[in-house]
This record gives sequence, structure tokens and C-alpha cells, in this order.
Amino acid sequence: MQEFNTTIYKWYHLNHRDLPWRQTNDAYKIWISEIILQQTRVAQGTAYYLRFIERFPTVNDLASAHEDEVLKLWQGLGYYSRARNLHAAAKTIVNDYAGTFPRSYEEIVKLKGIGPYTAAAVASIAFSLPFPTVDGNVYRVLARYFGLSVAIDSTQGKKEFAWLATELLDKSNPGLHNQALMEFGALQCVPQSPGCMECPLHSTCYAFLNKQVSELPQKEKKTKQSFRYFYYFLLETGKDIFMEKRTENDIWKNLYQLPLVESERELSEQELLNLQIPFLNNDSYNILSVSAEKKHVLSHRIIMARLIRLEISEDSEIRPPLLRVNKKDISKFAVPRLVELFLNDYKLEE
DNA sequence: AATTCGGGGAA
DNA sequence: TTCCCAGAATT
Repeated sequence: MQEFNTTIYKWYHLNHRDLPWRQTNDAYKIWISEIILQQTRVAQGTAYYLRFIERFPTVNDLASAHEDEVLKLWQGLGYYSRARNLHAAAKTIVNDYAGTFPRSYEEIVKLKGIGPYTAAAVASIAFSLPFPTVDGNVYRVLARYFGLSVAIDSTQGKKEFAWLATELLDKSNPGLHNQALMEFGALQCVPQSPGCMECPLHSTCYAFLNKQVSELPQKEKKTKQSFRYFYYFLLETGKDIFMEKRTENDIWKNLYQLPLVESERELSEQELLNLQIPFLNNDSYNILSVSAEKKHVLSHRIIMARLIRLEISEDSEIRPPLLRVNKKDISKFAVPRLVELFLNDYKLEE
């Protein structure tokens, strides 16, 4: 047990990455990095972290920003509730804690978007409080080394792993302990074909000794996907197009998009040509083009989408919720990746 | 306990 | 294709 920890620490000392959020003790910055890295690889999140910290150096800067700008900085990163919750929590910190990050686990875990993992990460790394971080890396390392075969996504499994992680925690330096264990999982004890021959723990690793490395950790649920059919409309006047905000409790909430008609089933090109356009009060338009079908895969959805370009007259009656946007301002709006791709294609055509 | 929420990189 | 990433909130 002691051997496990000291070996991990030694490995961390030799192999850890020099990441931007490891150069600070600022709880605010640690927090930002942890939210960005939820279900997100370091390689993908780092650039977002740097831009975010540059624009919002303090919690006050973030709290006083408009949500649209926060989402724009988050564009392309996914799981946008993270950005909305981050913004809401910043306001809570400013309003309820006078802009000082709360220093107890109980207060931290109450903040929006902060669950057991993130609360433990901030508490241990920023404040040296004794709470173990149990993330995907930790599940994997512990499951393999100690041979825990209980499913990591079951209630029982979460309890058992949390208990073991608490037992292992070095309370004299919980921040270092947590980061070392996670880094070890991220770089050495990786999900697919880890380098066990070079691993400093292989002589005492249950999974390696019992040839169960590829069987651990165990998971029980697999996500099932369903289809959705999105038909976006690019309404062009001379210099403007139209956009709308997604306000429903659905994917991409509070992001912007091109006017959308969603269908229960796939529509043929002929059906699209005859479609009633719900946001136009008259029918004075020309169909310029119908794009090829684009397949956009999310974790629980497969979205099949097309872009229909319409030329409309300057005096067309547009249903109110649509925003008239000058073409040079389109990039100011936070849009889903799918819409961004359509807009990029459109710009290339021009 | 099950579902939802994004997007990308690696094999 | 499949897996899964420094998970959390909602149902």
C-alpha cells in the first residue's frame, strides 16, 4: 500500500507534464481548469484554458461578463452546461463570498457544476484539504492494480472506489497525491494497450499478474444513440442573414444557430423544396441550394442535417424571434460545431 | 438507477 | 467502427 503511493510519486516526479494550471495556487484558475477538463482531454482543453484565463483573469471578470461571451469562448468544447454553470457559480462566489473562493469542501461542492470530483480537486490542489479525486484515470489505475472488478458506473462500485481512494490518500500532501495518481492514469496506465512492461508497478499489479489488464476496469452501461433530423435555413438578403437562439432545455441550450426545422424522420429533397417555411410570413423566396446531408455524431444522438439556402427580398416579413445579423458579425455568436461547419462551407462558396 | 449533455483523438 | 476523456445534473 505504502509502496504503491511512493512508486506513483516517484513516477510523477520524473514524468509529469508541465501544464499551465500547475503553475498556480489560485483556486479560481484551478477551478476553471477542472471544469474544462471534465470529460475532456488535456490536449483539447489547454488552448481553451489559456484563452479563458486571459479574458477572465479573476472571478470578478467572469461574473460580470455576459453569458453569450462565456459561451463564445466555450464554443467547440461541448457540454455547454459547464460554461453556463461556471458563469452562474462565478456570480455566486462574487455575491455570497465577496469574490473569494470558498475554502471548505462542503461550500465548494454546493456551487453549480461542481460535483464530488471537482470539489475534491479544488479542495486538495488549491487548499491542501484531504479529499481524494476519483476520476476516470483513478478508477482505471485502482481497478487494475488492486483487482477491483465491481463496475465503476454502479452505485456499489462508486462507493468501493471512493473508499479505497480515501484509504490511499496521503493527507500530508493531498494535492500532489491526487495529481500524481491521475497523471499516472493519463500517461502510463492508459485505457488501451498500456506499456505494462515499462510500468514501475507491474510486479505487484493484480491486472498485470493475472492477465486482466484489458478486462479492467469494468463498466456496465453502454450508451444508445438515436437519430434526429435537422434542416437549417440560411436566409440571405443582400448583406444580412438570420439567426436564432436555442432557449429550450435541449442540446446546445443558449447557443445560436441558423433558423431550424426539426423533423421526426428524414425528409427527401423534394419534401424540402415543398416545405412550409415557418419563420417566413410570405413565400417570396428563392431556393438557392440544398446541401448534402451532414452526419454529426454526439454521445447520445446522431444528427442528420442539411443546409437550405434561401434568397429572400429585403422587405420579407420575418417571424420576430429571428435575429437579423450582418454577415460580418456572424462569428460573434456562439454556435454549435455543426452550424459552424455549415457556415464555413458557406463562406467558401462566396 | 437511468438518461442526458459535445466533441475529438487514438487504435 | 469503438472507446473514453481530470463528470454533473436531471429525471
